[in-house]
Amino acid sequence: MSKTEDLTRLYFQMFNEIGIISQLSSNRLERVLPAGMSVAQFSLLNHLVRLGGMWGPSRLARAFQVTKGAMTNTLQRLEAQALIRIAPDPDDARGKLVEITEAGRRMRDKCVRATGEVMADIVKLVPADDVRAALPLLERLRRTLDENR
Amino acid sequence: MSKTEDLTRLYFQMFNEIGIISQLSSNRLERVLPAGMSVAQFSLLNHLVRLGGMWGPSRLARAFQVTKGAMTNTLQRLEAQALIRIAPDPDDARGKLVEITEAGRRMRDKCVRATGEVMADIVKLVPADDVRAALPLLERLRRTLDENR
DNA sequence: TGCATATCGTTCAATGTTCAACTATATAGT
DNA sequence: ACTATATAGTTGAACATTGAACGATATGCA
Repeated sequence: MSKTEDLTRLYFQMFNEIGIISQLSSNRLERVLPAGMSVAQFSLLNHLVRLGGMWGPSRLARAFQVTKGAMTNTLQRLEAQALIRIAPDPDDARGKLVEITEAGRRMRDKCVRATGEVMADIVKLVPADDVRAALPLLERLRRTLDENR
Repeated sequence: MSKTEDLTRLYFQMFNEIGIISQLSSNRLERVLPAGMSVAQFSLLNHLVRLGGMWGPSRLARAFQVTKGAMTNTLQRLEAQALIRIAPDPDDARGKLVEITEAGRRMRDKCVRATGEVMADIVKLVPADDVRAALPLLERLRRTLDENR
């Protein structure tokens, strides 16, 4: 067995673990989230609260590394629940601007509390130092994949 | 800001990176795979070649951490392309047994070659030592999530 | 000014996933 | 032997995602 094959297998295994973790974790979180809230929707509300201000759908799509189509979908679901407000961009007739509403803030807080308990469980079982140690690799991997898209 | 909040944020960030990597990587691989082959299908063929023997759909679903419904779907697509053969389990009238075909082996080899090039790119940009270092955490995380499902 | 090209956001078909319901068969306990 | 419960596999609805096509508007350049 060649060295390249070994390496390929190693990376495959990593991607495999990552894929499974991704599914299990969003699944797990989704189950404790208030009805009708997905992880994607929660993340978006969180983003708006933490970074503040108005964001165009395109910019949000880039920030979350999803297609514009996916973002349109998420935004429509959030707007339907009155958790965000979408207004035309006064400086660009093509664009729109997204803003969180008061109800959105309340919903976001509710989600933070709900997921907090799940997270606390995981924190107990997976050492924080390991997470801190692995984060740089993950970021690098994400950036690498993104740049060579 | 409390310590718990910091920790929660740290883990959230990790899950976020993992989610994005998962999407970008399967996306990237899917694009070089032969038409009609998904990463899930390729992984299944790979599994059958590497571990050999006959596997029931249920067992496969558990091995890949996916619901039985998802596995049914994957198997049907592979069988439609004659890459696997599905026979009733002689020892259990409820069960079935899955086996790879010759065409399946050829397709698997083709996929290995196709994805090998993409992998080689990534190997160049992401240090193997980092991957080796992070794997134990990923495995632990996966097991933790799986056990507390 | 006018034209070529890029970007904004939406829509639609295809795919893959979960969950829950369902049928059929196995297994364990009484 | 019966019955209750568990397991195998399929199905269908609901959802999120991609990719491609589209109309509308911006931008850069001759």
